[in-house]
Amino acid sequence: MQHRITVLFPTPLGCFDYKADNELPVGSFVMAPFGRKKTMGIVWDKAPDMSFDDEKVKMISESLPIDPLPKQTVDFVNWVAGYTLAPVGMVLKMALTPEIEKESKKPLAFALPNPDFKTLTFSPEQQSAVDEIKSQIQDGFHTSLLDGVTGSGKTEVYFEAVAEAIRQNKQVLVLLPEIILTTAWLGRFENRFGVKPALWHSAMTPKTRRDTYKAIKSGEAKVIVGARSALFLPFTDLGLIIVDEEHDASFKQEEGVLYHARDMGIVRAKIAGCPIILASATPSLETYCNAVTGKYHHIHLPSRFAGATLPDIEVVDMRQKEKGPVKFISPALRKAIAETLEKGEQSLLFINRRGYAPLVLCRNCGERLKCPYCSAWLVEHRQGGYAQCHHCGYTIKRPTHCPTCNEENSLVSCGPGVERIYEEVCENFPMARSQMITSDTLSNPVEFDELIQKIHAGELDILIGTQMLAKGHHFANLTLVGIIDADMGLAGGDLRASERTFQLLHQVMGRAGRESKKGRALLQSYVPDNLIIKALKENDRSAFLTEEINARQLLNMPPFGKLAGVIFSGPNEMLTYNTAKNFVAAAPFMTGVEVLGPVAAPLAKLRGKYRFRALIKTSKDIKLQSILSHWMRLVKAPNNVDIRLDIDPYSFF
DNA sequence: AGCACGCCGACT
DNA sequence: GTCGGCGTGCTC
Repeated sequence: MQHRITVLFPTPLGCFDYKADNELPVGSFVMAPFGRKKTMGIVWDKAPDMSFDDEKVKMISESLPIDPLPKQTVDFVNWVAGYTLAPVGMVLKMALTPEIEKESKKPLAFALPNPDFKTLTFSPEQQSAVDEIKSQIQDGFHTSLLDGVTGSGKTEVYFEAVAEAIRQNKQVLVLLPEIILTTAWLGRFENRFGVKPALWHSAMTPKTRRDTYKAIKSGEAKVIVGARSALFLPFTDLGLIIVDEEHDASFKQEEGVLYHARDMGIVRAKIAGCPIILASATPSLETYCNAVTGKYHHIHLPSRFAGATLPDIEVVDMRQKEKGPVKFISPALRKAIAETLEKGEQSLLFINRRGYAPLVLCRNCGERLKCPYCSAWLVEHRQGGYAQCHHCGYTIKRPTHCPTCNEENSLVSCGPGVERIYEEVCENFPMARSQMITSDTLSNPVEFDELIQKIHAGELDILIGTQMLAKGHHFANLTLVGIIDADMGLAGGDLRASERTFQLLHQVMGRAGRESKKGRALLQSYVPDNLIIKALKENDRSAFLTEEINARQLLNMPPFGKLAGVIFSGPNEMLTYNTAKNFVAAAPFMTGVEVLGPVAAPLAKLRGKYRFRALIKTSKDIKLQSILSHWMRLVKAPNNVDIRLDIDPYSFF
């Protein structure tokens, strides 16, 4: 007896029907003739299309001897596709791993973490958070915000929830921003549980990837720590999800399927019927609102671990200019660095900009070095002797003559980058041991770990770095943090600019002062009266959050309304713009639906493609996805114009 | 998304 | 004369 089955391939094409000798359960791995090739696909839970000519329905080639995808994974893939409006097959692709059919000769073994390997001692505040978290593990699905400042022992507190889940023989998923997935975090895990957890990230070897995937599907791997993509792994018995640094923007995938790992994590927990803990010192506005309204449990961890205090924060008003050549380090910061050096302690200067200068212009003709493929300036990298577009990677040798007017030595570097700050530090403190820390100088994790060890060992005095050092690292002897340009992130002015700036700078300043040593932080700003700068200075998170919530509420912006971005891109500017205009013209007239745009995107040209944006804003009760998918069907785009939907956008470039 | 077919330009 | 550019069309 022949059966009709529906198969989904990891392509953007939807389901295809096949015939099979046996009934195959949903989630089964099969090989089937697809086009001119045999392709691996998954039996999907969609009714066969009976209108499709039975003659044309082919027989599957074989059923693969692989454990099927768990039902929960299938449900999750369907849900994410429906929410993000991405093709189901593309979401399925994220839940698979290449070469799954291959067998490893000697598969990796995954040791069981021991929940009682080491008992940690907690302060009374921490203990009550631990008790609260542990009691909730029993309660099935719900979301908690574990809210505590840097150094309050958040990680150790949520480890107790992890231990509890392990005792119940359940699987645990810990999501971390890619950058925190370091030996430091893993060391803390091993210290608590005696073994390393299973890891999932982009830099794994194919064999490790395959073995880990299988161990998760078989249930052998109990604790999986990974970046956002780990969310789509085929857990069989998920008992807990942790999202650490839940506010971190890197949880939003900005390529391919556009999803937010924190939000989808909540859905994954709901499907598993298990709790999820969001941890942060600077919760996102969405999470904070949900905690305040009682939708989430709100667990506070008030004080810093072992009685350490927050740094003293000073704002340096940069509007008062110094005489002489341009300097980016103010006298006040220079003095603070000198004092820190004298005490034999370490300083960190933070500037969130790679390279030497963000802009190179010609003094003679006024032209600037720009990218031929993007509407962006080339960033000067003096160390490497090149200028580069940070959007597409286009690189040229740093010219000695102006490429436009051919004048010699007329090019001047404008604005600071990390290299330029490093140069200034070396000029001012030639005897200090200074080191620059950016992704351009440190490519591999081993080098990075070595550097971290050097800092711990006290072999460096002044660190000049980008985001790399902002997160996840604590140095006992680092007592001064200098923010070179506190206003930088505010410039974009998009929906989340102030939120991001607050979170990032708060986190960076948290690097100063640990345990017994009091820290200092200096914020250099041209807008010292700005609300965010003030809130940072006063360490008043709630002032900032309240203001931001009011602003969002007034404009009906998330989380008070829904938002979706529509990005049109193509090589032909006029055609792309017209497509965008036609799309917006076809907008449904409905109360509660507002369409903004189209306008040229802030990055109007990227990799040779012109870009336009529209924004759809609806009230909370409206089904944004169903409106958008109907709308998309009304508009036929020329095939050289790409239309992308971004539900809950985080970036607006 | 892949992959193949197909029709025009510049190379051994 | 061929290699190869990417436009177009198809996958149960």
